[in-house]
Amino acid sequence: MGITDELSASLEDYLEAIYHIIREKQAARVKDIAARLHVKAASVTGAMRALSSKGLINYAPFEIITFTRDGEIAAKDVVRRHNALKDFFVKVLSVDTDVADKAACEMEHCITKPLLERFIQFAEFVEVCPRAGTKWIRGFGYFCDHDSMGENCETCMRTNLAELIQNRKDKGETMNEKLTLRDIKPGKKAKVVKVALADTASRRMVEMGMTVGSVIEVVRIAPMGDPVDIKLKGYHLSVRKKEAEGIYVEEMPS
Amino acid sequence: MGITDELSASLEDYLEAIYHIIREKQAARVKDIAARLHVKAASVTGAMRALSSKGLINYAPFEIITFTRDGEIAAKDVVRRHNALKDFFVKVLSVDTDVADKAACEMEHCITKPLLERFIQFAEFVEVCPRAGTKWIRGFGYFCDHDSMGENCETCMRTNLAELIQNRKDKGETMNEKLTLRDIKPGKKAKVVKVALADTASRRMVEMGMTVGSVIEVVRIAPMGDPVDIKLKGYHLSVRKKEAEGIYVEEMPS
DNA sequence: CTTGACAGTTAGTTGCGCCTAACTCTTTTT
DNA sequence: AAAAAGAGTTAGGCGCAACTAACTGTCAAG
Repeated sequence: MGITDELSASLEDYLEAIYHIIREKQAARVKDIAARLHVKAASVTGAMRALSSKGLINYAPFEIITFTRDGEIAAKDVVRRHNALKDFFVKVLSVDTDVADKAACEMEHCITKPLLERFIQFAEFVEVCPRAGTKWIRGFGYFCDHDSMGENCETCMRTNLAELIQNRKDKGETMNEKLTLRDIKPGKKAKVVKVALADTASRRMVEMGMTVGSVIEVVRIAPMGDPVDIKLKGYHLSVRKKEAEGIYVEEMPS
Repeated sequence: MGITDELSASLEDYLEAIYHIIREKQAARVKDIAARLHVKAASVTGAMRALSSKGLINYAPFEIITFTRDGEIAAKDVVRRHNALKDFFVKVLSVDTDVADKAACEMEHCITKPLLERFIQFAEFVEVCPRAGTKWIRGFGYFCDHDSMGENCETCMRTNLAELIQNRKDKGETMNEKLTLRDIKPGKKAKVVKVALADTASRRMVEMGMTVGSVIEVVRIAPMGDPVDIKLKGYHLSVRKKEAEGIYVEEMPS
């Protein structure tokens, strides 16, 4: 047994529940854990045996439940994930606290370490960057609700974004079926609708003339789908499969 | 059977796999599905029976697999979730395409509808808001990596953020154990470290004098932990449990 | 000190989603 | 047209995580 032996989502939930119960009351009792997780006591006993056999809690039948050193570390890690996600949802996405909490509860189990760090960093960045900050986030509120505007960005929002918001609503339904460059068969033409690529790749594409609205023709797709050969404004280009998946298009009659 | 009968994560994966295979080849075959999901053929047969009995695919032993109307709708919904998350990770969080794709694969199953919409809206907002946009996101890249800077925010970042970044690193380890106002026992004092609340609630708190660095004393906690009575700069305040959980503090000697 | 009342445990069941092994159906090769 | 190859199925098993039902431990009141 290494550092932490890959816990199941369920066992993580137990760990988290125990952590909070110990914070609030003195000791963790089976009954409380069962109540918190909406589970029957018998299920808790089973979980306790599992956690105990992994060396995360001190447990013997009818006795009190405490963390081992490893267990406390594991529990804190789960709680950290939970809080980081919740904070992100509340502060950046302006979601209601309760909704954020429930969502974090579900998502804390399936987020990878690198991505979690990104979420945390992004929340901090928004807080700290002079170009973003609270007022900017308030602009996002307006973008979503059309009625919770603060002092500053207001006029900009009203004039510049109103039509974009309308636009977005109009094609709301059409967006369900998104085609990417990967879905286009050789010989067919397509118009670029949106480019969803990371910054560097995105810039490269723009330099090659791959802008929204431009028309491209798929020439050939290599055996494994990688790369895709296309023609764009008269030039031949090779696009990686990875990148082709981030280029949303709209099929055109050839 | 209503509109969609609550699919398991596993069945959603099968639906998604079938969708992509049908896009790429003409027909979906058990072998291809098995290969794509890293699963044995026997497992696929089982899943096909389940999907068929839910009325999502047309399936009979040894015959070809196609979507029913309902099935195609359900599959497109899963794909939409996947792509929305992936786009968000790539465009907003500047994560590598492959990492984003894998993460989306896991998270697509446990995200709620309202939150998903927020993710989509936020990505669009960043794209569309004049104060955010690509250059700003590039600033986030710098915040994370310290070396992928574009033209514009550069000087600001270097001068204003350098120390903040350093600061963040310094206390990186301490942040593991985050205390919130909820963890403070009556009679104890605490210093506010961070306020993670939605915009409106956050403003209200600031108006009451709850700023980072201010010292508060917990007077009483009501039976169910709600509300928490505190003393702040001489005034008495009642704080909701929900809000108390978003106020990060650091315990102080009383 | 005995007796409830309640907390906690054990035993056995269920459903899900995967597996292996062995069988059957389909397609291709000779 | 028969045999070999390969695709797909069935049967049976396993681990997980929940459940019910029935049993056992603990503790406080009479």
